[in-house]
Amino acid sequence: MIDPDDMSRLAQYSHRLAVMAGKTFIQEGEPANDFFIVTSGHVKIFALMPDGRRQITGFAQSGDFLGLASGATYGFSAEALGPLALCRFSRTGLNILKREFPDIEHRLMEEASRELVQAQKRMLLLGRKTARERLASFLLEQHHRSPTREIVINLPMSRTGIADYLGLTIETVSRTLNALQREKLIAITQVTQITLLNLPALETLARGG
Amino acid sequence: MIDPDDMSRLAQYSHRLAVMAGKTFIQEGEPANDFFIVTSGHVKIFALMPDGRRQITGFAQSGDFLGLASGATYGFSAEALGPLALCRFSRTGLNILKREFPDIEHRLMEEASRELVQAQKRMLLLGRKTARERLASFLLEQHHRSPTREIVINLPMSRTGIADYLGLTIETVSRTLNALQREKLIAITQVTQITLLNLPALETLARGG
DNA sequence: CGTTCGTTTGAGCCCCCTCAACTGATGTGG
DNA sequence: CCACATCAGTTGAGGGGGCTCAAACGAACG
Repeated sequence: MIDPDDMSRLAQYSHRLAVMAGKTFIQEGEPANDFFIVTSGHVKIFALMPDGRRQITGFAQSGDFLGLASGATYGFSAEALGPLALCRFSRTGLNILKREFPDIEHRLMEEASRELVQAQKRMLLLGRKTARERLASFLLEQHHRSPTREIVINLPMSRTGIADYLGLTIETVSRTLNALQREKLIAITQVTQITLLNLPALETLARGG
Repeated sequence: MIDPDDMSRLAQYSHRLAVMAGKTFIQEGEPANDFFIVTSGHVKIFALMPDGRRQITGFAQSGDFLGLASGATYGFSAEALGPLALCRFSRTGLNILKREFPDIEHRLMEEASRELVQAQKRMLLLGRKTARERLASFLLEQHHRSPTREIVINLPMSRTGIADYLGLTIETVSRTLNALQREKLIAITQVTQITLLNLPALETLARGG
């Protein structure tokens, strides 16, 4: 995570880059020559299998780094969720960055740490939780992400997005959400808007008992 | 990853700690006051659900950091797989470490990056792969980890361990391994020793087509 | 009004889980 | 040396949760 103040100073060491909504600007398997810092917009990070199975591994937003965790080739793909602005750095340019921002390594470390904690929680979710538990966890995650802690959630993605994020199919996502509604745990006010009616129940469900 | 040379120098800034095999020395949810560096032995990192469902999220060995990625409380548990030696640091002691090892942040970053790549691959595995694909991926992972690239693999864990690592049950692990043997992709020479008979087929299976 | 695309709903099936019994290796005491 | 207990692994039978395939629905848009 980079301060907004620093972002303008960053510009002189990088190429600024605008990406259209929906464009996949990092392709898994391609040579990882560059890395990026998101300056505005949201990014979907995912992995694909040859037959089209998709797993979303996370999201990135303004201030986040992208592509540093790669080896010789990118280990994931990244797609702009909306209009996107990026700073692109050559891999070797990282040293310049380090000179100019002495604490950059510290910040990188903090971001990586946070992501690693997230990743562990998601491995538990993907490996061991039922569909109901996954959806409950997902809804609470959205809830906690919200600045106002409002119990009305505006889903940031389609059913396909949720399914690929939770390791389910769109049908199961739809059915499970409706089941949770029947049980009065949530109310689906619009397709992309859900009200949490019973937070305690959702929390016990999310943690699995 | 810390150089063996440096490990002795580390000692004066930390408390040395010996842990018995099988002991859980980090408990999820407890206050994360300390962090650790493994100096010898192997560690299993996992998360638990109230009803006992377990997901192993990774392993750590000599030179690896442990517990840095936590917030106020540990987000995971850690168990010694065999006799284990650790250096324990107070959370605040990290600053001393940084002074003494100026490039420690860089090393930490590299380790975190590698783990993050691993984590993404495992999310794809846990979210989208079938049992056959998971086992094939697992066997190839063991194969690549081996220094000699020998096609004979000595499994480093029991069926329970494999199951908790791959998000399956022990029965499915057993059945699937035997199915792979019937199809001549592997040979189960002993319970904990497997020979890879058809690497190309295992690789296409692991990547899912 | 018709098309398109995302979502919902239904029916059926399959993969994996659950529960249970069996096998085999290891160890222990008589 | 053998009877017995224990525990990891295997094998079998059955059930269920989530997937697949298909059709209906509904909102956005020309």
